[in-house]
Amino acid sequence: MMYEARTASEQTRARLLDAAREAFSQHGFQGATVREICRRAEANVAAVNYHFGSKDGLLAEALNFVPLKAMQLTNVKADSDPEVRLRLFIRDFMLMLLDETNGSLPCRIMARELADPTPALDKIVREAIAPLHEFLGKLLREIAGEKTGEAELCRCMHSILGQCLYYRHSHPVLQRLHPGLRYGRQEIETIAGHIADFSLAGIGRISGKGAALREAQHSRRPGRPEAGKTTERGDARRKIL
Amino acid sequence: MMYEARTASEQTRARLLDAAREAFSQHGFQGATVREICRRAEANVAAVNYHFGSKDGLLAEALNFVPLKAMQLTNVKADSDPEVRLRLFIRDFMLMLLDETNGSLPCRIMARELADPTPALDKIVREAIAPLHEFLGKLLREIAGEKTGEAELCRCMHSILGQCLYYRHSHPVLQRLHPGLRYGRQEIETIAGHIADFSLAGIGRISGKGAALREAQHSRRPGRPEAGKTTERGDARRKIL
DNA sequence: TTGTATTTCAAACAGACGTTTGATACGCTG
DNA sequence: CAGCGTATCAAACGTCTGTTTGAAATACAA
Repeated sequence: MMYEARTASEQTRARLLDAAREAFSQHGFQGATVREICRRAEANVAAVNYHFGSKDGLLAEALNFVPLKAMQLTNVKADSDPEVRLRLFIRDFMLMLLDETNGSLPCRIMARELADPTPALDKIVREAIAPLHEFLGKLLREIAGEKTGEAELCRCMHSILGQCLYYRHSHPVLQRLHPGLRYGRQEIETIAGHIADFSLAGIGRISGKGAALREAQHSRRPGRPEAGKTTERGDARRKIL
Repeated sequence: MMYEARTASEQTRARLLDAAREAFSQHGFQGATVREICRRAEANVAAVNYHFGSKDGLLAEALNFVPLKAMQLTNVKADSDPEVRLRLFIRDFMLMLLDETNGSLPCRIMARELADPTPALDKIVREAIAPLHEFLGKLLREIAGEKTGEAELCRCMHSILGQCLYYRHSHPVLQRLHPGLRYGRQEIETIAGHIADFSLAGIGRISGKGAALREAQHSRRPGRPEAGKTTERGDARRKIL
């Protein structure tokens, strides 16, 4: 895949890794069986344990986040306008998650394994998610400005990642609700554009008039004695009850 | 749970259902074992098959979306302002997904099973997700107005649901990134408030100047011959390359 | 070619899984 | 109390899982 495997052993390794990425991204770590992976790789059942020690070891080696990091590097150098770079990031990330032709299987495995911990989750967090959060955090800081609180910025990050991951995560359900749904290049770009528009508006409100708005809301009920430590908001219901 | 079980058999059934909801929401359908459920319910291993026919049957009966529907009903009657009702919806939905004290286990099971199809996914889609989409669709239509396209409105819905589900879905990862994270009542209300603010701003941009903005952008490159059928946007990169 | 190390293979292993069985204990009606 | 249907139980069933084994095949150096 990445380079020509010269010896027969290296070819077997490569075939196993490809088959494993395919199977893990489709059925999850638990759902994918060693036997099916070996069948797809045209290798013996014992091959996984011979080459990778165990199923866990196979997963660990199948995870390759180089494309994800490369995407972040090219993004930094792409444009000086942080809003444009956010649009690019969302677009590239969605292509990795959804595009059938050049989708990054490790990213899909990552998306699958977010929910239920796998022996490899620590590696995923360390090598993929933590750097991704750092990258996206800096980018959002440029857009939102220095006055926005760290917690609010973090929640904006979650809003963006949540929107992106939703389309991969809920794909089986969306397919049942809208039969005939398929993610072509065109649809993915449309979705990415929507998420970017939606999120830039959201960041604008949170970073712009956010603090002022909240202040005004609080002062409408001036007798409030600062109940919790981190009140911030969350009193939408009380306002109308 | 819902009413006092009178006979011993009904008590066993109720204990099995409670234990199943707990186990399924924690480990997923595949991950939860019949043996562990029966151990938690202090029942024999054969009890599941005696009372529910199979593990699948147990899942089907464990799913109970009455609280979810009740939430939608009370929401409709709560206020006339659709923006306030969206705030309430997000708040109540997040409490169902995250609050330890009165969280709705069936909703968490639903969130878990979105990704990989289960024998019960059809029931989940029919009884929970489809009605939820219909409810939220109508609510967003009130907010966005009649001029917003159906596809754009649908994407707004996905943006909101994606943000909400992210916190449940990615909880294991977020916990590793931010040790000591816990979702108390206060934090959940803060998060729900953020998602509401963020989303209302997003809807405002999409429904308001969305069409006009897009029109202006297209007319900047007037020689474009309407390439695809549903172009809409997705040309963020081409703009700068 | 011979010898040695590496790689593949069919077969079997031990354990966990959902499910079934037949006997036993229980609760109720007559 | 006797009788009967229901509910529970320990034990086993068959299947699937990841993994191990020892022999066979292959590749490569002397």
